[in-house]
Parts: sequence; C-alpha cells; structure tokens
Amino acid sequence: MGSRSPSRTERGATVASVGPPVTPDGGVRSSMLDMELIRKDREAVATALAKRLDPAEVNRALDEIQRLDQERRALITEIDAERQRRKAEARAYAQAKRAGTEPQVTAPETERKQLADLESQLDEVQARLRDAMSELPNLPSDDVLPGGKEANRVVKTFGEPPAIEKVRDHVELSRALGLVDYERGVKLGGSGFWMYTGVGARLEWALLNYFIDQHIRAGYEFLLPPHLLLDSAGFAAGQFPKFYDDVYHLDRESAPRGQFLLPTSETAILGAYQDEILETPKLPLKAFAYTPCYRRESAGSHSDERGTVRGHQFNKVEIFQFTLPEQADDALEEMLAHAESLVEGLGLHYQRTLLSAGDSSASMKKTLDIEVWMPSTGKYKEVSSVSWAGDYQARRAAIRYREPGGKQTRFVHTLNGSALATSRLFPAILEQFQQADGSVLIPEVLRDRMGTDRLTPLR
RNA sequence: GGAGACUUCGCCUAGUCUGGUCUAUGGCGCCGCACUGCUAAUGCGGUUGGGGUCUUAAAGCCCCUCCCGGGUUCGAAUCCCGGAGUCUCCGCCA
Repeated sequence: MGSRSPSRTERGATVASVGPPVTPDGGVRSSMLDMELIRKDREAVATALAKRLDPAEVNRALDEIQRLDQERRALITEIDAERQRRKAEARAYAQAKRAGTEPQVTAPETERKQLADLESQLDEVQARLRDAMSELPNLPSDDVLPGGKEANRVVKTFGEPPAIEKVRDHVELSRALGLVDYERGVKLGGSGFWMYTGVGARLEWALLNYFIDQHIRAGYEFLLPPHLLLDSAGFAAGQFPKFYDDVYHLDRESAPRGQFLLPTSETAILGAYQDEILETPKLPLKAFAYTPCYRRESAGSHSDERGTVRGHQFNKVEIFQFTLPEQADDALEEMLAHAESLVEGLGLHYQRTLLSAGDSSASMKKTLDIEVWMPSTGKYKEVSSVSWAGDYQARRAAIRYREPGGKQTRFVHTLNGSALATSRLFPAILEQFQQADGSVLIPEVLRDRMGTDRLTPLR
C-alpha cells in the first residue's frame, strides 16, 4: 500500500497511511460525504456543516474539495482515453500477427511513461481529495441545534434524585465495601487503571450479564470481536484520522501492519462488515458486543472524574444497527428506549440530552446521551451515547445493500449506542443506593446474579 | 518459526504449465419471461463490484476489477518479485 501520502494527525505526528486499504482509484470509499450532493447542492452541505464548524473554514474546505474533484475527473478522462488507445493497439498487433503481417509497434517507451505520469498525478490528487474529505464531519440532522455544549438540551428525565442525608462518594464507598482496589490497579497498569475485587468484580460482571441478556432478548446478535484491530477499521468508524493519537497502537515491530487496541467495540462491529453488501431482507441487522475499551485519555484529573469514571480501560457493551435509510428514525428511537430501559431496570435517576452539533462526535448526524445522576458531584454523567451516523460510516466502510427490485447498491445507515458503560453506572449505583448505615442496596435485577441484596462494609 | 498446496465476477468451478480469439467456462442460487388449472418440472434470457462520460431519466459508450502491490511485455487471470489470507504437515507455546 505504497503511494498514499502521509496524513497529519491532530497532534502533528506524521503517520503512515491510516486510510482505507483500497486502491486509490476513486473506489466506493473515496467519499465520506456524498460527492454528488456537494456538486449538486453545495449550499445545503455548507449550511449543515456550519452548524459545527466555522463557515469560512467550511467554504475553504469545500472549495478545495471541488477543485480536487474536478482535477480528478479530468485526469480520469485523459487516462481512460489513453488506455483505450493502447488496448486497441495491442489488439491490432495481435490480429496482424495472426494474419502473418508484420505488426507495428508505436513508441511504447515514451507512451508508457506518459501514462504512468498521469496515473501518479491521479494518485496524488485522489490522496489529497481523500484527506480533505476525511477531515469533514458528518452533516448534522435537521433537528440538531448549532453550537457547542451550551446548546445541548435535556429532553427527558426519569425518576428523582434520591434523598440522601450524608452523601459519600463512590470512591469512598468502593473502598469501604472492598469493591475496587485502586492502588493495586495502578501498581499493575500505571495511573488510570484500577482493579475490581471480590463482590466489586461480581457486581461489574452482573451488570454486563444483565445487559447481555436484555440485548439478546431484544433481538441483537452477540459478538465477541478481537480487541486488536487493523487501522482500516479505525478509519471506517470515523475515529481516524482525527483520534489517531487517542488510541493505543502497537509498535511496528510487533504489528507491522498497524494495529491498535479498540477504543470502543463500535469500531469492531462496523469494521466486521467492511466492504460487504448486506442482504436487504436481513435489515435492520442488529448486533451487540462486549469488550473492554482502551483509551489513552489525556493525563490530569478532575474532581468529578475520580475512581472509575475516566480511565484507560473500561467495560462497555455496545449495541449497533445497520438499517435501510428509511428505518433509521425508528431504529434510533428503539435503541434509545432500549438503553434507557436498562437504566430504568436498575432504578437509577437519569436524564436524556440531545447533543448540539458541536458536541456530537464528528461521524454522527445526531447523538443523544443518557446521563445518570451522581449524588456526590450533583451532576449527571454520561453512561450511554446513542447515535445515528446516516451513511457516513457506511461510506467509509463501503457497507451497502441492494435496492429491492433494482440492482443498484446504496449505502446502509448505521446507528450505535452504549448499552451500557459500566464504569459510570457502577459509581452511580453505589451513590444512589447508599444507605445511612453505610451499606448499598443492590438493584433487584442484579440480586440473583449477585447472590445478595445488599453490599455491606468490610469490618 | 519451517515446508508444501491454494486464493477466479453471491457459492462451487474451467482457464494458469505453452501470454493475444479470456470482451473469463460450466453448475448452483437469484431475477424476468414462456409453458402449465396451481405447484413442481422444463425452455429462453439476465445476474461481480466500482469509476468516468452522456442524459430530465433510462439505455449506451469507455476505463478499472481474476486476493493486494510492484515488475516484464505492443499485450498479463496466465510470467517474475514482494505482501496478505486459507488449508495440510512439522516445530514451539501460555
């Protein structure tokens, strides 16, 4: 995979090709946004993008893209014509030879060089086009508000903050109940790691199993993917190039092909279907996966991110759907309701927030967070993010379906949602269900799995 | 880690030794049509995926695609080099 130009990551490190492993011939993956839409209705694209980017910057990027697109098509026309000529000549040569006449050879040396020149020009233009395109985020959905965090809207609330006389935070509770060994976790993995112990490990596992059971019941297929993925999967999900430096990479020595530890199993589920044409009757295709998630996360700590709230490795179950475009709305609602039913099943107070354009991740048209109440900080903390990517990820991953009746292929829509991340539910459970005597009540749905209805302090 | 076999348009498969008429064979599946009271069977036709061009659209035309990348050649599924993957055997190993 040689000729692709290096791309720059956010922190300025030059990395070798994080692009898709396809020929740079303008294949299906060459656009992240629909190039035809940019050609036909640039205004609409610019307006949508301006919800999350500086308008001047958007215009500059679109100018560049359209210029490269034109250049690309001009080169292709030229190259195709040249190839056609040479094919015709080769055929004439063969015919002449068969007929016994002396075949004509026409200055092949210079011609070949000329064609090679054009081809390398095209390679370069396409690499630049792809780089420019892959920097562009998805077009936010119509109902998503422009702006940053301040434009997020709470759209739903479930339950009430529990009345707790003297709130103890989850770190204190975990220690007192013997659930998490922070010190030994650091001894093993360095700062940013912890170790669940004893009943803490059981609680963690019970949560995961509760989710898994519910997803199976809801018709999602259970996947346990590799945790080490090829770069192409990171690109497809839209995590690369932007977050290239935020994941753990193996060194060239041990992984010559470039592999990284997945930051979420979303990357794996999407990547699993790269380059495939899904059977239309099987859509929506529903799958979920459990994996730990590995993230570098910037160093430093906030008072409201103590304990297990933010770390380099945490457990998450991820639900995912591949749908027809017209099924996406319903799927989003279904996934949200499903994820929320898990939190409700645990009896936790939470709210649903519709994220603004600027606060949603770049690959998504629309994102809703499920945020659970943390008594110790008096804030809500995200335990799930449910998103609709439209065809953005499907384009990058080349995942299509066939139009019924017609034989045209189209890109599927993808949706994903955490369901759920335990590292924040765990503290929320401890804090919301703490009792005056220092014990913590176990949510009913976990009691069978835990073999107890209450966690009591170690003596 | 070592040795060998292999990778062809959804699946199976012919073609690779001996480069051109491969513009890729045949079967299965799928789609359409015909026949039949219905089903089955049969017959005929279609069926890789991309890109470019033209068009209101469709059709057409052109280019690429025989695992990937490079090379040789007027011309590569076919020859050469590098890589990936699969299988078999051997070795090693939590």
